[in-house]
Amino acid sequence: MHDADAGLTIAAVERDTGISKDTLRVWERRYGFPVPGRNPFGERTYPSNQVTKLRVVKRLLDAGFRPGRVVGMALDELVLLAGPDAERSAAPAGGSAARSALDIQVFLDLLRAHDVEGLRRKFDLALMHIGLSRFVSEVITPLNTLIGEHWIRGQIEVFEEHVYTDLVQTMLRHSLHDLAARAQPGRPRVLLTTLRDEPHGLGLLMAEVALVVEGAQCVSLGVQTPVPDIVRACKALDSDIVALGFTACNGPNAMLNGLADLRAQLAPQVELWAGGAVAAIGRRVVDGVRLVPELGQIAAELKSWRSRLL
Amino acid sequence: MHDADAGLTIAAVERDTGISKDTLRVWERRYGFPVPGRNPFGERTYPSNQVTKLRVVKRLLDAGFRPGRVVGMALDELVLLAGPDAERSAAPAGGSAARSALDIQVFLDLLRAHDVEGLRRKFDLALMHIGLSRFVSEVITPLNTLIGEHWIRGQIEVFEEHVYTDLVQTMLRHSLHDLAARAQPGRPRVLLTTLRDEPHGLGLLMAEVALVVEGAQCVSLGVQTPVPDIVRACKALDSDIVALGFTACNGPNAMLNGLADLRAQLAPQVELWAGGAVAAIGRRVVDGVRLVPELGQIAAELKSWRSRLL
DNA sequence: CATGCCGATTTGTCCATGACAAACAACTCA
DNA sequence: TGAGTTGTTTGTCATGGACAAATCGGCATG
Repeated sequence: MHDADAGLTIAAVERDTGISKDTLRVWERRYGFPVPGRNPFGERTYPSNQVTKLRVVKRLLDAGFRPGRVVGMALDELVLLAGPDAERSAAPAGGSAARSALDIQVFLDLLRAHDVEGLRRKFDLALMHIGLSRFVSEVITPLNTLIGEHWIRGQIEVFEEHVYTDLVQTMLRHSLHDLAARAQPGRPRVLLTTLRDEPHGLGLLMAEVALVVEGAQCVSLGVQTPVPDIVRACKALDSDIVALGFTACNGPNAMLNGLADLRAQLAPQVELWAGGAVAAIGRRVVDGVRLVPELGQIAAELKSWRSRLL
Repeated sequence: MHDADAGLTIAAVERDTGISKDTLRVWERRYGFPVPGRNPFGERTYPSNQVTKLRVVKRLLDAGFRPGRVVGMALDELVLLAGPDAERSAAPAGGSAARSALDIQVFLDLLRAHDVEGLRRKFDLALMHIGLSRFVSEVITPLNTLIGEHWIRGQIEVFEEHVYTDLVQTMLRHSLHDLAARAQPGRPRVLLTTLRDEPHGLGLLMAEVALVVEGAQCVSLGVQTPVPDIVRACKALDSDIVALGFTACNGPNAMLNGLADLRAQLAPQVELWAGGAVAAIGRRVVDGVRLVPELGQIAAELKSWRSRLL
């Protein structure tokens, strides 16, 4: 009845799905999907169910599928396809998560019951119980995975995911603040941020926690810093390491281009670490970039860096 | 010597400046700027000095200038143009800021000297000294204004602004976490977020602080929540008030459309508050939306809401 | 002098189509 | 089995045109 039903413009779809306007038009031309309607003025209007499918398709693409195979499939087929963690290569993910799987489910249940206060308290309890490091690796990390899986199948509301993100951010920043107050100046000095087309900051925050507890001195620029500004910040702050966060939400191209650009403009003695969902680019070697796909590896990498320092 | 000198592709320029490919091409056609070279394959390659100018232009546009006037000007003219805080309307800003102006300047100096650790400590000291409420209203608020002014004139680096934002966010979330742990369930229940094209979350966080210290029960969705999801969240969380944050970075149109849409879809008994830089839309009356341009008004508004409750 | 209205201009975004390089898959041959 | 060659897929870029929404300028009215 409202224009909400009339559908989204192509720009809105680009924002919501991360698929560029060019690509959306070319898919329509080649694969016959999506098939947006037209508003009175000839512009594409994408119905929300097609946008939903586009989001799922995007996830599958990032997971390694090819457009020709998935764009033509029906939505439920896609969900099925995504179900058994198909195609994903060697992401063990299960390991430590399996141990506390029961607890994790409780968090998710609280979230889906919209008991924000209860979730907050449960987070607090867990943090005090097992400590910051284990909280991040055994609660937040598997929860992220779990919520990501539900998200892909559309089994979780957008706002629920927002609530979760905001809550966790507050938890982590709270701890980070406490840690910073007690920190000693030390090496390495790490600069954290994400590239311009990566708006997710949770992974970055988790990495910062992992780094700080190991005694690194961190400065975070938050998310979406343009490459030239990362370079300037690195010089101005005399950083030893630039650590970038990635998620699977962006195609590997954007990642690789940005990484190569940055590496070329950074001083050679500065290390460039890429963390998060870099599985997609793992196969292709990027010169002068250290891949750190797992939070757990950060401690070892730091040790390695320090030994190399001599 | 590297391909860095050869210039950036149009996609890279879009990333670095935030100006869309379409717009870049159309500026070239209409205003004769930028004038990129072409690589062996006919694709545009933007030299870095033109990219620099594009960034300055973008800031001036966000500040309210029109492309026709600024795109054709030389770089130094542009900087000059931004100098005397031209074009800005009647933002009084001074008020409470003037009192502690000296202290404020110290924070800015630390930031521009890239003494992140020192800045963090100074923030901590100030917070402990004057308490959370006054910290927000007498330190963060005027600092935001000050930094905003420097930002427009290009007198502050992008990464410096990023460092500032991240630091303040950590400060505020730290306090917010402490407050939440002690909070009693109470009314009103407030849902905080921003519309989809508003990515700035600092103001939202400040508002959350102001609300929580007054005893409101807040749930924040963070930034950029689509309207339908705000509606769903409001129902699911049984909120009394939906509070939206705005900044001047987006045209008033997006604001007004979004506000009207949201108001129409929200239950009538739910109040809709719009905070932040709503000066731009102040003139046009939006039915059923309460404008709260200043943080200081929040306490009074809450009081008013509670009295209306009976 | 302030205010409101109307035409002219500015400006961002959209459209259609064509083209091509880089990545990938399939196949051949030693 | 492995390495090289060929065909296909796929994202991105280019061109030129079009138009709606916003803005500006002038004009009339209170």
